[in-house]
Parts: sequence; C-alpha cells; structure tokens
Amino acid sequence: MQQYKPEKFESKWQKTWQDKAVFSVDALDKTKDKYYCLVMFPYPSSELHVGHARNYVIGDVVARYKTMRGFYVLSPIGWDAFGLPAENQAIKHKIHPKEWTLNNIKRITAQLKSWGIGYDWDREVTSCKPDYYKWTQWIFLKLHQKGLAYKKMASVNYCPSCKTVLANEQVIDGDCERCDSEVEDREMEQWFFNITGYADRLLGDLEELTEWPDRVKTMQKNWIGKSYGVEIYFPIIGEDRKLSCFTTRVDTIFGASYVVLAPEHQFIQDWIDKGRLGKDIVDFVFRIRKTVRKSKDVGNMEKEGIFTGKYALNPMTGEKIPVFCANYVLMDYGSGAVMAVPAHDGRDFEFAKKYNLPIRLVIDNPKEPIEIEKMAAAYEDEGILVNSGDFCGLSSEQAKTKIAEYMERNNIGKRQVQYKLRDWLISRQRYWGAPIPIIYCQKCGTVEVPESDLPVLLPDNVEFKPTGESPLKLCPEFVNTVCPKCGGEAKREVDTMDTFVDSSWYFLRYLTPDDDKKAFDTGLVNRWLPVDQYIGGIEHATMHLIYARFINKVLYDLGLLNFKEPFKRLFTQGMIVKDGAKMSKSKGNVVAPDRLIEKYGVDTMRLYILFIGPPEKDAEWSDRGVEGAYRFLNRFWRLSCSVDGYCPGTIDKSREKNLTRTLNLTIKKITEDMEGGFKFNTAISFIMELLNTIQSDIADTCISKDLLDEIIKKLIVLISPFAPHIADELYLRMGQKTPILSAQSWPGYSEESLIQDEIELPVQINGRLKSKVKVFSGADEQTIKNIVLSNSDVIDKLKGSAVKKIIVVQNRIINIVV
RNA sequence: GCCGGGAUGGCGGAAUGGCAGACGCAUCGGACUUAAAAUCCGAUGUCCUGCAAGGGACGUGCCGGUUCAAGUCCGGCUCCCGGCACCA
Repeated sequence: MQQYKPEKFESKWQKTWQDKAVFSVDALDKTKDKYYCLVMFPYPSSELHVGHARNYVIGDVVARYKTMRGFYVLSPIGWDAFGLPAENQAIKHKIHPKEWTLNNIKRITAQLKSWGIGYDWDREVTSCKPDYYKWTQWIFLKLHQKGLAYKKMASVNYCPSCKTVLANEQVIDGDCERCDSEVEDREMEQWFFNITGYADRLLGDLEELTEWPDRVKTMQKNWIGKSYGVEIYFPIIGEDRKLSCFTTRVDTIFGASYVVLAPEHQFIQDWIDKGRLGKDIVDFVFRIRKTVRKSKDVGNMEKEGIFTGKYALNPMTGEKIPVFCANYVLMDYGSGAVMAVPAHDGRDFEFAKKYNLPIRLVIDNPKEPIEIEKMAAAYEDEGILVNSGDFCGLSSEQAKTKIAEYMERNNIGKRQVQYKLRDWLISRQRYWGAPIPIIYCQKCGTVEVPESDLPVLLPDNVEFKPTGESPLKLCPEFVNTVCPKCGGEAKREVDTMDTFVDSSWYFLRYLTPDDDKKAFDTGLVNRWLPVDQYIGGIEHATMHLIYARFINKVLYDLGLLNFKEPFKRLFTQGMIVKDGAKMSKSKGNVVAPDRLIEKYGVDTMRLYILFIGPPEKDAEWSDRGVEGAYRFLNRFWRLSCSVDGYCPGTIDKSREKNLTRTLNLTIKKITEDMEGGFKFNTAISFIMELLNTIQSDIADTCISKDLLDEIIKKLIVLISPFAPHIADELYLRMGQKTPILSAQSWPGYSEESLIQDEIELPVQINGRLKSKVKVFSGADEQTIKNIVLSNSDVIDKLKGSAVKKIIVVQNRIINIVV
C-alpha cells in the first residue's frame, strides 16, 4: 500500500485545475446559474500568514462547493495595493513603493497558488496600476459632477518635527511614532464625499440585507446613528444672535444650566476676532484646538473647560446661564455646541462636579425617587419630569413631544433628525494613492481633469523627504499643467485618494478587468451582481462595507447599475490568534503557512484551519492540532487505498444498514453545515466520525466491497472542498477519470434511509438523567408514558415516589416530575 | 468612554430551551515490534464512595431570575477581543 505523500501530487493537481480552467469563467456564458463568490482583496504586505489563509481557504471552499452544486462560479482575486505601509518602506528602506508592492504581489500570488485556492487569474486587478486607478479617478469625477465631492476645512494630525501629516496609527498617545514629538491638530482644506446625503438610504436598505450577520447590521446602524431630537436656540445675552444646540433629550431642557462650545466654534472665533475674550480664555482655546481630540478619546480624557464670560438664556426657564468652552465638545457632531444638563448626562455631570456648577434634577426615577444630594452619577434613563414648569408629571416620552411642539410654536427650537455619520474625508497628503483628478486654474478656478485625459498618472520620480506637504507637491512635472478650459497655467491637486475609494468598487471591475473604454460593463455587472457571497474580516463591518454600499448607490443613481446593494450575503470570519494575541511581526507570533505546507502538505493546513473552530469566531492556533489533521488525512488515504484489496467475510446486514444510514445522515448534516452558517469545523468532524465507523466495519470484514467502494467515493467528494488535492488524487486512483470539480456533483441523500425502527430516549426524574428506554419510533405520547412507567429500571429509580407529571418531548427526552 | 462580539475539561472546540463535553489535541494503559517511530484498541470533567460491578454530589466567567428542564432565555456585573472615521 502506498503512503500518503502530498508533495508527490499537490502541485500536479494545481496545474491540472489551471490547465483544465476549472476556475475560469466566461462572463457571457448563461447556460448555468451564476454564483459570484468574493473574498476581500488583500493588502499586499510582505507575506500572508495563517490568518489570511483562513479568509481565502473559506472562499475556496465556498467556490468549490457551489461549483459542485451546479453553479457557474466566479471567484476572482486582486490587490488593494495603494496605502501607507508601502510609503513607510520607501522612507525606511529606500525602496520605491511601487517596487515593494509589486514584489509582494508576486510572492503572495505564488503563496495563494500553492494553497490550491482556485481563482480566475485572468481577472486579477491591482488598484495601484494606472489601468485600474484611471477608473477610480473616473468615479471621483462622477461624484464631483453630481455635487457629491466637495472641499472643506478639516483637521489632520501634524507632526511639527517631521513636518508631515500622520495617520492615526502613527500617533502613539498623542506623540509622533517616529520622533516622539507632540502631534498637533492642523486645519487644511480637503476633499469630502457627501455620504451623509445617503445616510437614510444606507440605513433603510439594511432591511434588505437579510443574509448579512445581525451584528454587522447593528454596527452599521449605530455607526450611521440616526437620532431624532430638537435644535434649541439659546439667545446670547448682549448679542443679536442665538446659539443652536442639538439634543435628543429635550425633556431635560429645564435642567440645562450652562452651555458648552467646542473651541473651534464660530462664536468663539468671532469673540476672539473682536477681542472680547480675555487672554487666559484665548490661550485655552488655542491650546485645546492644537491638541488632537478623537471621538474615542473624549470618554477617557480629563474634561477641561473655561468660562467665556458670556451668558445665554435658557429659552424655557428664562434663566441666565454661563457659556463655557470645553475640550469634550467636538465640532464633528451636531453644531459643535451642547446644552449641559449635569443631572442627566454623564459627561456634564463630571464637568459640573469639577467646576462646581449647579446640578438640577429634572427627571425622576419612577421606581426609586432620586435624592439630588446623594447622586453619585448622572441619571441618564428616562423618567418623570420634575422642576419643569407646566411639563411636570409627564413621562420623558410625552414631554419630548410636548416640549418640542411648544418650542416650535414659540420659535425656540425645531425638531431635527441628526446622524452620527460624517462625510467621508477622502484627501490624503500622501504619495502612494490615486491622484485626485482636479486642476486649479487662476482664471477658471477648480476644474475637472477631462475624462479623456485620465488617468492622471502618479509620477515615479518623487522625493520622500518629509516636508509637510504631499510628496507630489515637490514634483514640478506633476504639479504644473495647463487648464483644460482656458489653456492657461494651472496647478494639479496634489492630494491622493483614501484607499477605501479604491476598494469601494473593485468587485465591479472583475467582470471586465482589461476594458480600457469604461470602468465596468453595466450589462455584465447587472447580470453577475450583487455578489452572492462576500467573505472578509469583521474589522471591516463599518467603514469598508459602508463605503462600498455608498458608491454602489451613487452608481445606481447614475443608472450605471440596476442593484441597490452590492453584497447579497456576507460572511465575516474571526481572527486566528497565537498566544492570545493577534498575529503581527512586531509580536513575533506569526505562523507562516508555508513552513507547515513543507512538512505536511497544503491539504493538512487547509483542513486544520477549517477544523480549528467556527469560522466566524476567533481561534487560537496550536501547532499540535495540525498533527491531528495530518493524521486524519493519512488515515483517509490508507482506508481509500485499502478498498482494492478488501475481502469481505460474513456480511452483517444490520451493520450494512446502519452504515448506509450513517452515510446518508453524514451527507445531510454536512450539506446543512455548508448551506447554513459555514460550519466547516463540524462538517469535517462528521467525516471523521464516518471514517471511524468504516474503519471498524472494515476490520470486522462485515460489509460488502460494493458498499465500501460507494461510501469511500462519496466521502472523497464530501472532503474535496476542504482538501481538494488528496480528493482528486484518490478519486483518480479509484478509477475516476475527471477531476471532481469538472465532473462530480455534490452527493444527495435519501430521507427514507434515515428512518430508524427503534430509538433510545433519555429519562429524567426531576430534571436529572436517571435512565434510558427504547421505544418504537413514531410511538405516541401515551404509549411512551406507558413504556416508561412500566420499565423496571425506571420503577426502581422512582423508589415509589408519587408521579406528578410526565413531560414527553417527541424524539428527545422524557422528564418525570415527582 | 461609545458601538459590536466572546467566555464551556489540561488545550481547540460540540450541543433546534431537552443526555454538557461530539470531533480533534494532549495524557495514561494495552497490542504490534528485538527496540523505537508509525499504526491499531481502550481510558480520560472534578470530587466523594465502593474490593468490584456500580452509586452519589458538583460542574459551561460571576450574582440573581423564568422554566418540568438553562451553556442556551431575562436582569445585573467581571474580564478579554474587534471597531471608533488617516492601518487596511
């Protein structure tokens, strides 16, 4: 008998699949139902680890399984090839980002091929190549033409010492990761996409995504953060204008004892301009403005504020209330000004305690009246209004409507819908990205690069010295151009686009990756999309998956697509961790798949990755566990090879029947696991169980050779999506001429063979397992009760106690209550 | 801080509200072997009890609740992970 030697045949099969083009798709072919299986395209960093492998192996299993179910499966791959790490490499190691990226792509391509992942390689797209980013730029123009791309001031992290804009990742505790200088907040004019204009549709259409995980939909819903509230106008004393504050808790307005402005607020700037603020206040404002404040820091940071000397009027109480400026109010959300109700908001409470501001209870807890003196934290729940004039006694819910109506009648406020979602800042002061196709002309102003002039090529020859400007600005050949309108001297936009723009439409490009006339073919895209199955990491739950949905909707509005949502079904896999932490080079806990493949072969790696746990959950890597997968494949190999020389003894009909039943049950369970939640770990365990059963049947030589042959062949097909190399090799050895994917369909099962004559039911007494009884399957409740109560073991265990009640759960359990 | 998720033997994990620990790893014992490796067979949650067959109690992060029955449902916590808008 031959030993299992994967190295002898794995690359042979990879070549066969390639030669027979089993993963190639003719997009025009309509003879079969289409299935678009998409994995999130990788960022080509140095090498892929087993965490990446999980993503692509899952995609491959789905693609192979769906092919076997008779679908015409499109499974493409590409590279999200622009981005920060390439530029870091350029600065550190003096290698050009393009060279570094393309080298990585080469290496990763070889890796993916050696893993037996089946892609249609003719459809490869690379976002950093001009034939791709030409169309990213085209998409920018489409948004610009629709008025969805615009410029406004926004802040960036700026390192004064390195003279460069930093990514959030490069800021460690407020300091630059390279030189440890304190990072400053700087305002500059930048490009935005008006995604907030689509907020309602992005929210509403989540309803249609019935095959998305709930957790992802919940996260997106919260990210969009639609809230209903009131914009309240607070008159400023001594001025002719009012301050707008948005609140979702208008029921607490009688407790608003001061208002707080963000340091960037226009009123603050006006007062500074007019010299109305004291030096200490101005210093405070500038200090806070300079510090980097992110939404994630607001909760943790020490609240700091200063009284501006100005007062406003609470429009409901008529009370004169102080105006503060504080670090915990951000310009990003709402109007950059909030009314403070210390008794009912945690941040306001903390701030009021620190600065000894009055805390007034206006909402009482109906279950447990609040004593203001004993309050240790804000009461943020809803309740019953107190100290609230005519509105006392109302519930928060009633009061929200009544007060809003009153405010609207009296012009004190207006009901408003507010979103947490902010417009998408796409400008990057970086080199390694798609240039924004805009030209600035002294005469004509902001002018689009005409479509016929695309792509705006990224020059190769640039300096990476940090200078405080985008490297492109230092490249005169790039910057200096002529105005497409008037032909006069003009300068190019030097910012590049966020890489999330590249990844918001790549799945459209896979249908026509080489088309130099258009970004995508509407007809083909409408036929093949929405993507039937999208697979990627949970970390993309909000940003990438919202951006891609947004761009899809814009293209839909332009009549270029006939579907509103790009991804019909979504699967988010968990991380593989090692020693309790995410794999990373810096931690030195990266498990390289290639080392395992050398030792055990690809199928072992694939099988173990799939067996490690439920694919949507994080899993801990164990080198020991790999051995188990390898042993199993060895056993599978030996057993399959043993069919030839198998000599049955006395055939045991009931063992045969049982084995046939087990086979059908296994097919059923595996099929359900494949169709349902991608439960590959349990699917594989069912194959292991069946193999264990066969092994003892073979040892006892009690089944016929034909049955054995049939079962082994079916098992080979069942395991083929997970371990395709060994499957095809064994299939060939068992006399089958064509590879499984091109010939074999997924096995079916017969419900009839699953029926059992007799079943064993557990018997509990007072919820504790005490005995078991055998009953004929299909026995009715009364019959089962009779059988149970006359069973000698049960009678014994009851010890004469009076039976109060018997619960019979069909085919499950019996519980006797005594 | 906010949003989302998770916690089950020595380990990875399994379990439509219905026999907790399938399957695999590890460990121990046995068979085969001159021996080892490989392979095959068996045992393996914890504690108590029994010479033994066996019997009993406890047990799914913590506290409480619903139910004939809770890992699963509800309320309240703890810790860990992902995201928080310039990592991708």
